[in-house]
Amino acid sequence: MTAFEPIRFEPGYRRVATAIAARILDRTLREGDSLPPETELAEQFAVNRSTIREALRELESADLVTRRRGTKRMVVTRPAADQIAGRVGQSLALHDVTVREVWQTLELIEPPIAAEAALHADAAAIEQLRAAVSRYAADHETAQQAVAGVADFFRAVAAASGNRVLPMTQEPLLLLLVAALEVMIDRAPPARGRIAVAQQHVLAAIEAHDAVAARDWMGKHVRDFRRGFEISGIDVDSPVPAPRRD
Amino acid sequence: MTAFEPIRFEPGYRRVATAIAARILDRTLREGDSLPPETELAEQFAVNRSTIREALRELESADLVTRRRGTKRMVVTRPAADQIAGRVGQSLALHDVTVREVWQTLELIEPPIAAEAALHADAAAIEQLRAAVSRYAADHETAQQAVAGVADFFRAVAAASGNRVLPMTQEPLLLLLVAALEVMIDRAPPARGRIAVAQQHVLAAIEAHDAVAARDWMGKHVRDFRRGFEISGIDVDSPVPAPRRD
DNA sequence: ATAGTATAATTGTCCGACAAATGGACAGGT
DNA sequence: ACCTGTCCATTTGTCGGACAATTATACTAT
Repeated sequence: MTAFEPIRFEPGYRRVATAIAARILDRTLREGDSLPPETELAEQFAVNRSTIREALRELESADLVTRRRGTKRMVVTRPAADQIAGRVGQSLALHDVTVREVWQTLELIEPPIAAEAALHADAAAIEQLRAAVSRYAADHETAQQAVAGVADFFRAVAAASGNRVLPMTQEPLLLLLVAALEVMIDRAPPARGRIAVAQQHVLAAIEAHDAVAARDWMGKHVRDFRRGFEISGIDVDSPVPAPRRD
Repeated sequence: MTAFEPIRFEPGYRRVATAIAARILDRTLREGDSLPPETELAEQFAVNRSTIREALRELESADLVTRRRGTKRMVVTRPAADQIAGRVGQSLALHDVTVREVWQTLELIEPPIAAEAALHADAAAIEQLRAAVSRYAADHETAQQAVAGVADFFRAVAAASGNRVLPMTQEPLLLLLVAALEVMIDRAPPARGRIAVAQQHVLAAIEAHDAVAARDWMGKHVRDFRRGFEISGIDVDSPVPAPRRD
């Protein structure tokens, strides 16, 4: 005989939250629309304002609604890449993902991304990329600056591919890379220079729309990180640090 | 002169939430630990229980705490891949990412993942993979079954790589692929058969630890999806449907 | 020990209340 | 016209208390 399904009781705040979320996902509520005041929502759903507020906290945490800086009304938003990426990074870190797993993944996905960027980069994207490269070249004194520059370079490359899924896919990895690099970069002195060189080669390849060269140089670039970790004496099988909280 | 930073007022419920989240992220609170009752938390933080509850809703929505089925206490959890992937998929869909962007991304990352799997798959992983392949071969009558089988195959391949970052990276893509495939698969009759064949070739390559063949066949496999979309007459530049809500 | 029962603890939800901040209307000064 | 200051109705953030329903726990009888 078939066992019975456990009957599940959904608390009110959750049902309210999913009801509102559904309206956002099916575009009945569109980005920028502001939600009705809490008292009004409470009337419409026929629940207490406290219940509405708990539901709103859920939606807020999912970045489906946001309170604009110092304003009162809740506004419908589309969760941005970086918001969500933080969650993914958190999750990976809590699962004790290792440094090795992070750079292995980068070794796998970054070269094809660079190749794609070489094929599809338009003038504006190349301009952005150039800016990122020269920003790194100019400012990489502190570990934080250097690491942020590295991440921004990867972001610019992915953006140059013209495919909006790629930046979002790689973003969690970048957060973890940043967390790991901040520990490593000061212990591997030659790293900063090698990074600048590799960035310039990748940039040149993309400017020339040379997919093969872009893939190759990006490959070298990410393999350099592996080397950096090895040189710096960090145990690559230790878990990555959790990305800084927002 | 430098403009002033907007002074930001963090409401109490948010500060409580981040305080608890910090304890989870730094492992002071570990997975499986149960949180103190709400009244006790209210005392400790010296705020009202309502405030605590709003904070808990935030954490619950971030999957950092969960209340187990039919139980009362809140338990600390590590957010699982699939929970978070739903968010990422949601976000991408809300940003009107197109079908084309999804399969382009799959074309980029799946072949290297397959190659990696061929290099690192152990016996257990191969067994899982075999099971996934034969499950698809046995059950692909309804569109839902077929599509679920496709996604599970990709999951098994990524799992076989032994790198826990890869499954999580591809999961959001799979959710979107599933949402898009459910529309397409019934309009492209030969698709189901071609999928089975490609799966078997990828499986064979991984069993033989032949990275090159694995990459090649996985490449063919994902390019088949592109063809399927083109044949089915779906506009590949139309936005992907939002993944089904949980 | 097992099953059954009484009791305490805890959650989900409601009600009512109030200070503080915001948005908007309106008036006054330049 | 533009900037400033003032007043007022809204709305949020937070509090306190309350209660039914459910779960955990101690206790009892078999």
